[in-house]
Amino acid sequence: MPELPEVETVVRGLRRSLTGRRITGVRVNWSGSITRPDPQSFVRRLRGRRVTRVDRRGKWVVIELDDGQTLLIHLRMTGQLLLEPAECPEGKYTRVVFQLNDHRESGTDRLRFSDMRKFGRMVLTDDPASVLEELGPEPLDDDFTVERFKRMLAERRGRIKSLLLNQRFLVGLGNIYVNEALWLARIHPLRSADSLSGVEVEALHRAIRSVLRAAIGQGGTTLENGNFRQANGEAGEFVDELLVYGHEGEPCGCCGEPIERVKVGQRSTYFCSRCQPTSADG
DNA sequence: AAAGCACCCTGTACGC
DNA sequence: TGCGTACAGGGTGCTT
Repeated sequence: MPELPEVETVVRGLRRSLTGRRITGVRVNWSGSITRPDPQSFVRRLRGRRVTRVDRRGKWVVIELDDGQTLLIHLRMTGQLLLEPAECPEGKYTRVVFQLNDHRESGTDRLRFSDMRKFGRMVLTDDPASVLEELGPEPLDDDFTVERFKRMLAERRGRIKSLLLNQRFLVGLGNIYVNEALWLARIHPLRSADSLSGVEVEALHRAIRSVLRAAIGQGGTTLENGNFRQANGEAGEFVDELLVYGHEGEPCGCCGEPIERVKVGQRSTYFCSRCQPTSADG
């Protein structure tokens, strides 16, 4: 469930506590978490390195190191990056542990990668572009303008919801925020991308950016299952502000009709058939 | 280009 | 109680 707001929240926490610190050791509990290089090389190449920068690209956590290497981490479904003191007992789903040098303010001397479902992945590379260059634009960047969004959508005929989940098209949205954004923009999830009117594209552009910004402001969304955690272990509060995701059968906050739930591309899709008509003039 | 499906995983919910 | 199954959704990769 980590989508852009959750990854951004984690990155902000790590940036504050990790930048400038040295990785004194690495332990890999489950080698499947490491895409490349092999786990032995991964440990050897990270030991002794200092973190120079922590950033985000799409749903990737980007950790730059003092020797030009970059550690890329994707949390996928259940990945968590937790800054904890060594005394804090290690959770049963801890897959990779980074031991950090002493730090003046906090006792957090471990960065633990917990990942119940083992979907998360790490890549240590000299060439992060090889992984990141496939990604679409950042929805919160200044260069993601309405005009650009219009051009992007005009040449696509797929379902708008599936397209917005495609990270090569646009990064950051996952199944939670895509449902929210489409409801806010009053656009049916099955609409063909190139069928959106200028006014609708403007509304969608605004909805995507506002829902992502609002969720970042609340530290992301932690669902009932508690899968997402900030780097300090706290939950995100945006779950209280979700308007359609997970609200099947409940009255639409706009018109009162029950929120419907259907499958689109194997994913649960929540929408209001009255507020989100299948055609622009519906 | 787009859609569908299997797969990667594990915990939870549910029907019988 | 317990077993089998569906479901959750971040992706990739293959086929149609």
